[in-house]
Amino acid sequence: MADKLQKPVPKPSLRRMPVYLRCLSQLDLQETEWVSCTYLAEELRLDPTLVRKDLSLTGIVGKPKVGYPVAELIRSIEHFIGWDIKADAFLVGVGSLGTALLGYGGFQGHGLNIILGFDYDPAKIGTRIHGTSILNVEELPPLVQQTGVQIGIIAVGASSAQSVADLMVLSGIRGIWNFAPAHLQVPDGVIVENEDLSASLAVLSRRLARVNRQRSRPRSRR
Amino acid sequence: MADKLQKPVPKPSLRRMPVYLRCLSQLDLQETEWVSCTYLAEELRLDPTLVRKDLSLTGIVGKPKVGYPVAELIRSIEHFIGWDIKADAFLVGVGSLGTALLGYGGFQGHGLNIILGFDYDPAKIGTRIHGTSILNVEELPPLVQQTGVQIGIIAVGASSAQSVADLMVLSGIRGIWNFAPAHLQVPDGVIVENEDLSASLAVLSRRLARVNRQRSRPRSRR
DNA sequence: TAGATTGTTAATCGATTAACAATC
DNA sequence: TAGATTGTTAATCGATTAACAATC
Repeated sequence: MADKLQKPVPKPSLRRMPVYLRCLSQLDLQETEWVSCTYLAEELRLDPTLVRKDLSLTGIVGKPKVGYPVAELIRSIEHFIGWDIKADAFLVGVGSLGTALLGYGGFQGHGLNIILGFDYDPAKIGTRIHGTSILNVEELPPLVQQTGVQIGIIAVGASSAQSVADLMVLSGIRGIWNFAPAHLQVPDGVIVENEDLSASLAVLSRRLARVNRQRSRPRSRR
Repeated sequence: MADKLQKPVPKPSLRRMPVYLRCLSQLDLQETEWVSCTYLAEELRLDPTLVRKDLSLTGIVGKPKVGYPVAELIRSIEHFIGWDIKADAFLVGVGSLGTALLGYGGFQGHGLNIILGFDYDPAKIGTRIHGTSILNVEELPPLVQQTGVQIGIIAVGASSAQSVADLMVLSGIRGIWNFAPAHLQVPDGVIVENEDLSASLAVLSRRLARVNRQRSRPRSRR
């Protein structure tokens, strides 16, 4: 009974959640108390029904004619994503991208706390970058075991990404956020999220190229 | 007849293309000449039929029992995405992320060439970062018009993202690659690709949180 | 009350997977 | 030849959109 069959959450819905959050926190700043999904849908150019369905996934219940209470909705979404519980993470690779990630303050508000950085480069080991200590990658396994950290962020080059992933998995890391342009092989049970810049670039390039081809051959105008 | 009805390419297929390319370029380095989609599918944990369909989108024709010629397949995919034609881009915002993007050499191979950076910060204006000159954002509009650059990359904070987007659109930019955590409003005809870190983080957080909840309540084991 | 909005069920749309003939 | 693999059509699956009753 308590174990109600939880059907899997659509991934697209999950990816929209932070988008709603951003919009909502703006409203919250303006001290708006109620929001309708009609408003959110218009603001974000989405279908109102889609928004309603997404929001209902988080368990919130709205009031007909009024909408949803902004503050409660924010909490509801954050809980749904898991951002109300802070998770610690280790980051491997403090080149330009890794450094940028350490410098980006926004993760704190998203339940993520990068507590240590790691690298192979002796010049970087022992330093602090944006306030975070950088250690030798060799020290990662025991530290994962001691701290119970579950999230590993890979910001190394493509060539060493797999070996870093292997090390993380062996150490007990359960979720990997991969910024390296490489497809990682990991055992079942380990979660990988790829942040694949080239995928987005491909979509942009293709769409732009198509528009340009169309323009240079201005036969039928739409 | 030449104007064959081009049905829209599925976005997921497009996003997989760079993944295929990475795998293929490894084979190419090893001087492997032929590849089957069975192989690609196994390597990338995809359905073989899906791979076959994706590849056929690019127009390549394979040989039964043999597969596809690696080198030709690479060219075919690159042409399909539009990466065989180099496109110039302007980047606005050279904070830690923008700097990282300027330092990342990988875009060259993906048809993207960041030729200038822009910022508001007088301390940065006039300098060079990773070999790229940084100018005042005010100089962007005339330069877009002079150069005909079509792609703008937004790497500023959330609060100024919309105004940068407005400026780009007004200047004639046709495609925006948005790294700011903000939803941009742009007119029809302008293409926006969001590189939304928090979306991926949400997926990872949620899946990890679910695994953990399950573990702390080890009733039915799968 | 009237009307805007929620919540839910049904219909549509798009992407993936299955089935199978063609072929080297 | 036999068998692996391509290419394509049909079936399934999942996500979005449409329709509509319930409600404040």
